[in-house]
Amino acid sequence: MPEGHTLHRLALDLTAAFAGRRLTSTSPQGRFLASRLDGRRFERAEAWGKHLFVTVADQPRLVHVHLGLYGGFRLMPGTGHAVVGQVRWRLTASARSGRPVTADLRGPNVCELLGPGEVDTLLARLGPDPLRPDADPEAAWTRISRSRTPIAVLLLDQTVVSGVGNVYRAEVLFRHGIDPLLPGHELTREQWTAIWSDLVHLMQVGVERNRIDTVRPEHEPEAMGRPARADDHGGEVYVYRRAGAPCHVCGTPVATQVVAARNLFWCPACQPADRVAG
DNA sequence: ACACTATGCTTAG
DNA sequence: TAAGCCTAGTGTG
Repeated sequence: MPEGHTLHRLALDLTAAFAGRRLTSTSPQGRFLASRLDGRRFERAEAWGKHLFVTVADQPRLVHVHLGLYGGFRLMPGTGHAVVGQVRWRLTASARSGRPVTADLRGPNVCELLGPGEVDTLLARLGPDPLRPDADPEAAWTRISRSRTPIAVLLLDQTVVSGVGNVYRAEVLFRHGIDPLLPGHELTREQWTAIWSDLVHLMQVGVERNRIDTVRPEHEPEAMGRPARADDHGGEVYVYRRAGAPCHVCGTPVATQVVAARNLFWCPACQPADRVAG
């Protein structure tokens, strides 16, 4: 599940559930030094791209979480739940401070304590995040406009843009009719501006709904005479993981190709490779 | 039961 | 370019 919208939503949910409350912090699996946070007060959770940071009172270091490909946080009402599977970090707040709640972290790529300086170093490497109001898309344009790398690859490079994953990149390129293999420097500034503002919009919708929905109203199943059923990614998309299936707009089979070790999906008719640049 | 896949990223070679 | 991380869901037998 984890593209940037997942982490921002998680930051909101964790903050809503735990802010200001005294924690119990454990690592049932034993691979995180959770005891350093035990008994302290949760301050807030914040997301930058696909990274999540948790700050705790009287602990100058921050918890840095990266979910990787299959990590996930699960929030559950109540405490004292049986531990199921490998729980890296379990956070609870008791009825003494509000609703009893438990958060279990499983399968993360990273769950570690970082000093503020280390956090700054990490953040300095991230490109602008469409979900952060202070993000500067111009920084990304500087990189893109000078690069011969395909735009589809640049969109997944977290030092160019942060928070975009395989679903959003496929979907945003479809929505703008852009060939995913187009070299960055052949993209026009207008195209980049449109992509950026659409990412801001799509990812905000993603945070609100906690899933990825990218299909415009006029292409929704009701409008197109096809079954109204969300796919197994939770939302409704144009091309992601729809290889061979008919394009929702023109009916052409969706194409797929492994590019830079990631599956890429696009509609060869709606996103033609023979477009004249500029 | 086992095999395979995945919305990510790092490190080694 | 490939392996590793090591969860969870799906498909196959």
